[in-house]
Amino acid sequence: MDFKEFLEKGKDLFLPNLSVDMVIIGYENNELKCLLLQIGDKWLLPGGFIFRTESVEEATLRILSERTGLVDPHFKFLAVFGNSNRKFTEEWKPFFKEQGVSWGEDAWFNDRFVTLSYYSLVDIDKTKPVLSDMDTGFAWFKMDALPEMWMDHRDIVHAAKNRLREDVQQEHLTYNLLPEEFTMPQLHQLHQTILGEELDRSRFQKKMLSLDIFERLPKLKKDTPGRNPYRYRIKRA
Amino acid sequence: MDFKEFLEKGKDLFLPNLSVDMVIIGYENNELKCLLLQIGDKWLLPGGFIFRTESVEEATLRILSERTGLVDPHFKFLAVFGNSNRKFTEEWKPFFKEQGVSWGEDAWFNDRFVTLSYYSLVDIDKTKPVLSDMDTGFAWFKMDALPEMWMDHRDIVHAAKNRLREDVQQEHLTYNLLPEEFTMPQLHQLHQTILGEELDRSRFQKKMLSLDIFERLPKLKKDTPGRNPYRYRIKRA
DNA sequence: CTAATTTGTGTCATTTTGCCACATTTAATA
DNA sequence: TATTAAATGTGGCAAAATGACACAAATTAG
Repeated sequence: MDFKEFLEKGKDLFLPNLSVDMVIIGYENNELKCLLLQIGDKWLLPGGFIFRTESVEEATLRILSERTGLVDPHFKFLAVFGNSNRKFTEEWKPFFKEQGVSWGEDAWFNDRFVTLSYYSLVDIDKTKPVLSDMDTGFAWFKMDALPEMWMDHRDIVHAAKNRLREDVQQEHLTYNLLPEEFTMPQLHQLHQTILGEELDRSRFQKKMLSLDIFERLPKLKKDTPGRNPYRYRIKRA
Repeated sequence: MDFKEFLEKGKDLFLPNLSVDMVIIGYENNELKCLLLQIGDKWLLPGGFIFRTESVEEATLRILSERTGLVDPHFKFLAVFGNSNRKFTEEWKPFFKEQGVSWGEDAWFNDRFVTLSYYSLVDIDKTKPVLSDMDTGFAWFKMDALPEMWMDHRDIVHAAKNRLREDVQQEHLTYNLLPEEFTMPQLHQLHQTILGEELDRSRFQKKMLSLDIFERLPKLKKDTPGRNPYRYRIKRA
């Protein structure tokens, strides 16, 4: 579906005034990053709309899969962003006019939008971002160093960052950010990055292993000094 | 706004395909109860729609206040319910036809609705439920003994019950269910009811008091045997 | 072969938790 | 009025979890 078709048929195909935005989070070089798309000189979250024929959850999974190429990605509801003046296109009009695309005041997506935001933890190396023909580029940005973003998308990313910090203490979901096989020092460093504080290595390791959700594999062969760590992966059922 | 006006003007006033449903929870006779409204022979959650001019949060607060008469009620986001076949009115048509009200296939609220659910903890004694002219009655139902409910509203109540059980361990919000002044034994019993398990009285009391969020008031005069408990209330800032 | 580095695991003091005891206060009862 | 039963506040202690650190093992660099 190209942009023209999108403009014309969207009104009938999608639920109006409702969007889905994804904070797709990855981990690289000891830093949390999120996937952003470029439109004009600003960036925005990957997102989309809900077909009238699909559930919100199906839409979320579809949007996420379309954008990342992942088959069964992790995702979790984040929050509703529903300010009364929440509209994209006022801000976008100048940019699209340059591209020769325009639409009327009464276009379906020229209206206010309530967005349902989700966050998703992914393995960056397994993620192959796909551009739509609206965006001119994508990039993984450090979540601590975000570019100029459209609308309230920066707030959404911050909400995701804070939420991840809370969730990581309750749920075991951080392995989604790592390759299938990983080491305890890696997991340790990841948790420290998320929480922004030092965690005692010894106790972290004991606690993780006591959860009994990881299975130990043969040691990893490293080429740096120091003892080789065991590899682990999530136990299969 | 009566029902006829609601049918006619709703399309222009409200965001389409989007509703808000409230699980309003109270505590009475050592049991959790929630406020339900009656339409026909089934019950449903108090809810409403979002004016195009107001934020989602404003709508939630408005709907909650309108229905309960409370000025600054507690509320917290629960979940999105967004099944693709989520429509009320197919089920309601037979009932409203009896009442002499009818509407066309293309009426704005004959469509699919995504609902944003919230839960709210209230003091039943301070709550004065207000009926709209759609519902024929209201009642507080034990959350463990719900009546037949419209659509997926029973699922929403169950989600709220489960969520409250999680939240109570993290946040301090249960005082919203009690009068302004309460005793530790009352709070203790409330937590046991929410969690569905026994909590050691001694440790519960120590833990609560160590939070340093309650201030102790003179003892309560009881007319039952046993020592009189101290009264407490939330410390003011 | 030695030094430096990384990882796995052990130890132990401190804190938190779970469980029970006991003293105090109050209405009911004899 | 004295006794009993019940409810409440608080203390104590063993067990478990936590935090901080120590040390041995494994590995590369020199």
